[in-house]
Amino acid sequence: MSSPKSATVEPVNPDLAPIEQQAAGFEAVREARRSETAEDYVELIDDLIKAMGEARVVDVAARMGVSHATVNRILARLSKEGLVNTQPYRSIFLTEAGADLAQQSRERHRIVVEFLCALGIDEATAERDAEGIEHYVSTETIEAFQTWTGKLAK
Amino acid sequence: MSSPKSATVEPVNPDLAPIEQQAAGFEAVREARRSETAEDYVELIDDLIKAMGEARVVDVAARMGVSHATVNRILARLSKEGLVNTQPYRSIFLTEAGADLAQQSRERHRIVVEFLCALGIDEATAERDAEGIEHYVSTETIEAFQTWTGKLAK
DNA sequence: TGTACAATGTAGCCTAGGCTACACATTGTG
DNA sequence: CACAATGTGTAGCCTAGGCTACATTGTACA
Ligand SMILES: [Mn+2]
Ligand SMILES: [Mn+2]
Ligand SMILES: [Mn+2]
Ligand SMILES: [Mn+2]
Repeated sequence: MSSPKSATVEPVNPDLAPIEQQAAGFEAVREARRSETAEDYVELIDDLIKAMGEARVVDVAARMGVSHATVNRILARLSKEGLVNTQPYRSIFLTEAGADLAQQSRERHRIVVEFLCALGIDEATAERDAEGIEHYVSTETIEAFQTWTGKLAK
Repeated sequence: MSSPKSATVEPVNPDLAPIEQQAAGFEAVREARRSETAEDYVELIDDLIKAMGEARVVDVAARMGVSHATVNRILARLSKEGLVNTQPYRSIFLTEAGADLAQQSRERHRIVVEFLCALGIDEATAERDAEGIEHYVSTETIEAFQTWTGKLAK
């Protein structure tokens, strides 16, 4: 702005994280965001199959709160990625990889919800927050959540 | 799939959340995702101004781990939304709204990091996880985090 | 058995946020 | 003062994930 611009090299400053470390952090978040949709879809599809015997586009759309056109588009991607199998006008199936991902996702989801509840959050709020948080917790943090859920319950 | 498709009406099933509630939950997550970029950018811009006297496109790009073209594109949006002021070839300024959002974001970020650390997570991991989690915690949960950080410290 | 209606598929549009390549401005230095 | 290096702007491309509108298929029931 006003004063002459300093060389690019490095801060003259205090208290900022190392550049590469901060960039890696944001990159990790973007990476997690990339898997978010896939995780939520396979988890929901698995839930529907378990509860209703089959997963239909129209039900996935209603529960995700999006149009069926959006669901179709996302299913095409998941299919390309080997997570679901679809045939025209048939209901949706999970591949083995898809079923595995669904199980892991459900497990992580459960751990986050139970932890938040153990903290005293009401269940509806815990459920809502978990739906976002679940995709951004590292393995270490998930394990800490599990541990603390036990301790806090006492 | 195999058996005749049942009427749309409603499950014949157990243990699934109410449709509208689940859809509202996913919608809330999508809503949070919309503000994520804005929050991270104004927070970073504010940090840079505080630490280095000014926020330059090239430094934002390096710390976000993206190209400067991406930063310019996002700044155009933030400007349209009244969070930043930019003039060609000048460094970036926050509007009052932008500065307010930055402060709130930094505060939430701090609370999440401190909570995770109190749980025993190492600081680098806490910092990484917080960068994602911070955008998906409700007010209730943030307050619970604050409360528990005190208690766990003891 | 026809046919209306529900479900599915698809085309075309939009925004956000990535990228590279290239053009232009600013600035520090020889 | 010129000019190379650095920083900034922008065009054009891409993918993801939203939408509506319309076409097609499958199913239920009159
Ligand atoms: Mn989720
Ligand atoms: Mn989930
Ligand atoms: Mn963040
Ligand atoms: Mn942050």
